[in-house]
Amino acid sequence: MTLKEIALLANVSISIVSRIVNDKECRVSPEKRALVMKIAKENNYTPNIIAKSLVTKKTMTIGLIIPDISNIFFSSLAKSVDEFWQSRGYNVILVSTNNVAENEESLINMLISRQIDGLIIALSDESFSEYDNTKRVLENIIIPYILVDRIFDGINCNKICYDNELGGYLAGKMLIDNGHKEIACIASNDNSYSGKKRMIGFKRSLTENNINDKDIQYYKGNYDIVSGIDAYDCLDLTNVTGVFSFNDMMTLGFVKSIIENDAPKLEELFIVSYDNIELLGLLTKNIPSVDQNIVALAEQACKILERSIGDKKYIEEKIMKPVLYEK
Amino acid sequence: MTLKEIALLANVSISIVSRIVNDKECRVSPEKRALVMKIAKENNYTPNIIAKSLVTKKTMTIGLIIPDISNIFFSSLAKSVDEFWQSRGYNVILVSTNNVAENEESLINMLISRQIDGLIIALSDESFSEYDNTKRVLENIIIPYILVDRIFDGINCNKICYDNELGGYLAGKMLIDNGHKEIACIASNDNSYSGKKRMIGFKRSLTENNINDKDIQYYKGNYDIVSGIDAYDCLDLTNVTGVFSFNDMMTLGFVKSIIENDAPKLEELFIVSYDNIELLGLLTKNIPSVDQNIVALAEQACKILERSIGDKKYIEEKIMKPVLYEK
DNA sequence: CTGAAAGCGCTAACAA
DNA sequence: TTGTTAGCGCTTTCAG
Repeated sequence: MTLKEIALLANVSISIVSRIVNDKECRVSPEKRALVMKIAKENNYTPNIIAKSLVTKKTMTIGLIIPDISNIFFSSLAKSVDEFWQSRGYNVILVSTNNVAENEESLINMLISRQIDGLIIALSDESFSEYDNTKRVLENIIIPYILVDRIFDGINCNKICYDNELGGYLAGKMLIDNGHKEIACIASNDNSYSGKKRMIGFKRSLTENNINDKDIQYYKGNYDIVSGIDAYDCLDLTNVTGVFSFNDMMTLGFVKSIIENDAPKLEELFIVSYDNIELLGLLTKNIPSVDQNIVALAEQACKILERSIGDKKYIEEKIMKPVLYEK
Repeated sequence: MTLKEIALLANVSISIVSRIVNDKECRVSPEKRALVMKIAKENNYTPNIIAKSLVTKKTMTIGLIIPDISNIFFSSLAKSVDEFWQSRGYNVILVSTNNVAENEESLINMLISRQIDGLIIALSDESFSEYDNTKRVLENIIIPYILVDRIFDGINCNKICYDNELGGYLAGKMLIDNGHKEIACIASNDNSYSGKKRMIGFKRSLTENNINDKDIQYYKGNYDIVSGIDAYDCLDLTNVTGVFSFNDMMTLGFVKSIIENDAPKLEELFIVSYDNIELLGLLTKNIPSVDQNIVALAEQACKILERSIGDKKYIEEKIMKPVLYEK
């Protein structure tokens, strides 16, 4: 059912029908209004947003690109982003790159082809190792967009993220303040954007307190439970009293291994973790964890984008501060 | 940059340009082809899919409606659905109802307004308590769609789900086959679609084996960790030897409480759970769990929808069998 | 091989 | 208060 068909049935012009169904200015006689509404209702009229967009140049659609939707961090982000825009009459097209940087370009183009009004991008780790290409891709984006969580330097655009360096620093500082010098660090692999930053902050806490980095044991994991289990197998915990784990999933695996292999050791260890996810509550031991409020991140990101959509030349960079929760 | 502008620059007609950029039949001279391609490239031409859709009546877009994107079950489903369609050149618009049945109708209409080619719906629990309204809403859907995971009776449409009744039955049977008669059941609240089915299956296993339902202790939870903890507080485990928990999150909370309050009891308990999520591996104890392969569910759902899109009158109902994994 | 023209469903001046 | 008209960017006959 189209406006044209309704107009035919009601014996009025298309523009009248258009005005009525969009209830524009009341410059329409009540009778016609009633008649047209009745016919529209009866025929279950649904407007064709596609056609409308073609003329209004607004699709009321936002694109969201994330590396992996089954990652709780990104699905939480997606949830908040979705809520924000839904409340404003927009809809969100969510696409995942599955951590393949190559997909980013084609996905961005596809979204732009769909005439989305704005774009939110969480880059994959991989895209940071292809600096020039990523830069080129981002520079070609001709609509308002914002980079979230992973900030790409060398390009002037909207950006928002949590200060991972600060988080790493806070974690290290807490260990040191509690008197720990023999520290094991369950870190990330070298490709991880957030991992690199957390490492920098952590090392800064060491130098500031005259602790020799040589005395620290490092394990490189992949932010998952299995890595935590593996970390236990690889690290020599004999003299270790403090542990900094780069995320909670690895912490969960690590603690599981300790409990199974050397339960008493758990008491002796002071563990600081990152992300502060709800699952951490599963552990009997209380583990402080650096918290990044995802809801707040999403909201701020969306607000910046919203402003950018209204004012195409508006640009903002925002760095948010994580908090180390002790519970 | 539009086809028209390119045509102007290249001094050819719009239709020629259209043919070239879509590389239609090679009935175009190589020189023009090269020229047009060059101009398109230089100006970074991106086709307007919206305009194309308006004439082709195909948007290459699929809608996906789920109750909650931060629920791992649905985000996994979304991931698989997204992958399926992306590989076929489609894109997915994902929207969440946040478990509010009211949102379903407006979201469905909004997606149809956007001329999506097909729709996948996981209904919220709430919509089952508003039978008539939900039925009306579904009957009004004029495009190919499929109901996943939660099946709504009394309407003839594509449907796919796992047999929750069978899952409940398998769990109960395993407990009984292992000699357990004093059973505690950590169930769901009465609104849960899957919970009701699991309960039916579980009770069937009891009657088939002459176990009096009166002897079973029930706790009603909300499928989360907190409910599992609460279950421990509410149930009297003194004589209980077998436990059926309706999902793994509750199991995790339940086991955590046991460990903290009465660790030895854990050894005496035979626990059967549901969902078989990876996190279950965090537990030291081996806990069998009913597994529903979400990837397979998503794939089957998408295939049925794909077929429906090709053949508008095709309708299929599919029930998939869960498997009780013992590890 | 090429182009003119019609039209997808809708909005938005501009007339009447 | 109403209707006419001209497009939005694209595809697709149908003539040349």
